[in-house]
Amino acid sequence: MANSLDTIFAALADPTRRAILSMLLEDDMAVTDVAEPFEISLAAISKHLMILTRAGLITQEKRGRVKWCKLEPDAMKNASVWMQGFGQFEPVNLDAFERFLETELDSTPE
Amino acid sequence: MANSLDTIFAALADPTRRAILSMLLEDDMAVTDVAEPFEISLAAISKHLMILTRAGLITQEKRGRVKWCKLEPDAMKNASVWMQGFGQFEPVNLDAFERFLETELDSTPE
DNA sequence: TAGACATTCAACCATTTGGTTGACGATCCC
DNA sequence: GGGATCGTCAACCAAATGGTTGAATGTCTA
Repeated sequence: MANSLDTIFAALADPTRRAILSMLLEDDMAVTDVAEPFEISLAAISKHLMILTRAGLITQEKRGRVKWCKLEPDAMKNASVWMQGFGQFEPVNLDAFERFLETELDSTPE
Repeated sequence: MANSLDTIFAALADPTRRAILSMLLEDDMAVTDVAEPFEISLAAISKHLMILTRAGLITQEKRGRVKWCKLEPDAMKNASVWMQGFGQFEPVNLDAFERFLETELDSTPE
């Protein structure tokens, strides 16, 4: 099953894959462009993208010789809801929301 | 680093460990009692508990010969907040965010 | 004090993971 | 057509993961 918590959480456990998701937050990207900022091989990136695809976190569409990667944030919903079941996270937490703001500013530059 | 997204998400990627967390949602438990519903060895459960502990998702306190496991749901906060950065999907935290803004404007630390 | 109980340690094993390299099938464009 | 570009495949490798068993450590209790 594509959206199982197993595959979602496993996909999110790798920092390279999380970085890829953050990049895709800005815009759809070709595989080569996704790979550009990383120091690992294109084949390794291709594998990461396959894992993200199997988890449902992205979709890939081939147009010509270029394969475009598109974020599918709804795939995180199940995992997010599962986690919500544990908190009751203290209603106001400065640390958490500061980090929230940081990542927001990181991922949406003007 | 205890509360890194790496260790949190990796810990959550295993169904046995997620089941353990759900059990601890009800009450603190001894290691033996945690292991009871599973078919794997006690040593395997002990390893899972160590992984959950290193991720900060539980704490363990030894009283006599019994080691009690306690859920620490706040450890999921970082991960939850990170995921919130991708959606739009949970209205819950938006409310919390608004409350956060209110209290922050009220008390203006620094 | 002896035994039972609670838990971890240590060694081991099979499988998965994240990476590499080189070859390959498409596709674009001159 | 032919060369450059895009991306995956296949084979391989080292390290991590999730499990096992048996011995060891600590603690309670009869």
